Amino acid sequence: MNLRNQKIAQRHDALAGEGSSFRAKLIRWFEQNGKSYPWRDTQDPYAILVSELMLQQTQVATVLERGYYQRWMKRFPETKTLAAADESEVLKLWEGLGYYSRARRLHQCAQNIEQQFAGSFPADLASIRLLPGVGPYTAGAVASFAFDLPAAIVDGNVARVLARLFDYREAVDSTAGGKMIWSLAQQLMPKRKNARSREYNSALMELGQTLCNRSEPLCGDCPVSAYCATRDPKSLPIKKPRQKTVLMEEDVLFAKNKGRILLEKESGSRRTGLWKLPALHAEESSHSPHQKEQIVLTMKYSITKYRVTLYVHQVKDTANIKLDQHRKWFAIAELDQLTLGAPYRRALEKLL
DNA sequence: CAACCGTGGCC
DNA sequence: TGGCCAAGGTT
Repeated sequence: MNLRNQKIAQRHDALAGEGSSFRAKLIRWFEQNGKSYPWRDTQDPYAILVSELMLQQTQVATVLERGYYQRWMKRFPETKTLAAADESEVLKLWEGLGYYSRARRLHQCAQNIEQQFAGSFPADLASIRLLPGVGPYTAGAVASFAFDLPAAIVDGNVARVLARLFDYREAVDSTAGGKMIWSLAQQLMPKRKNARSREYNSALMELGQTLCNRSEPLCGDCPVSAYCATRDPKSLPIKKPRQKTVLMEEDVLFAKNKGRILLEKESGSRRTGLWKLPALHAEESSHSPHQKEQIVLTMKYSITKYRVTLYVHQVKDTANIKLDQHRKWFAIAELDQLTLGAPYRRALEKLL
């Protein structure tokens, strides 16, 4: 163990040792300052699972203020109703949230629970972890929030808090760094009974979300600042450099005929199962070469590492359009029922 | 294991 | 404006 890790081990002992008031102070602060969320006011493991899947790489405000969680729980209040639903309806309720595989995996979770677990939600960490779309973080979150099991969790917030607390100055998102942070989280997690892991984990995340935030840490108000090793919180956590953005162009069709619109079903790895404006194929563009007046809409959007300029081409002669398995005409009134990727939904709203 | 998967908000 | 990133997981 090198010198830096020795320091971390010593600090860990101070925080995790018997009689340490670190956890007690954190929990007390949370009791007085923790926010109330629908998924915090319940111990229903399904309700908590739904929130965790929705919140993966997605901000609380998006899930809550735009009504995704409320609509979902109203339509699918339990695993049984979700398991029985059509995927089209599942995707529709997810429309606009992004990372659509989450919705399909949540759907599979419900089906697995109904079938393999005979309708009763798995109640131990290893079984929860078997569910599709449930990784180390989500499994720990469900285990501790729903079942009050002493399972550690590390999300972006916790990683930031722990990196600062231990002044951990290596990338937290590398393999080695992740192991280190998870190890710290697990050692800090009290294992005894009545350890209040539910409140403890909530408190750790809440701290990272509020006082120990990324841009403007409020150390003066922090309940555990006395335990914190770093003198430069803004510089932590260290992360690997991001992939740089790639510019690209996308050409799609706006074909409107007799009050109907042509759409195409996504079949690649991206937005699978959702509808989009049909891609302009090379052979179609050779028949009708790019002309400025054909482009009726230009807009930009970002997806993963790409910054896309979307050109929407008006189709003047819809008779020349090639139809295949993935393309289909829809009445304009039907469009609301379909699930479209956000940029195409936006484009259609501008064009119709 | 590095790359991939969406979207909207913020500065 | 554009880069950064948020309650990660899968391949």
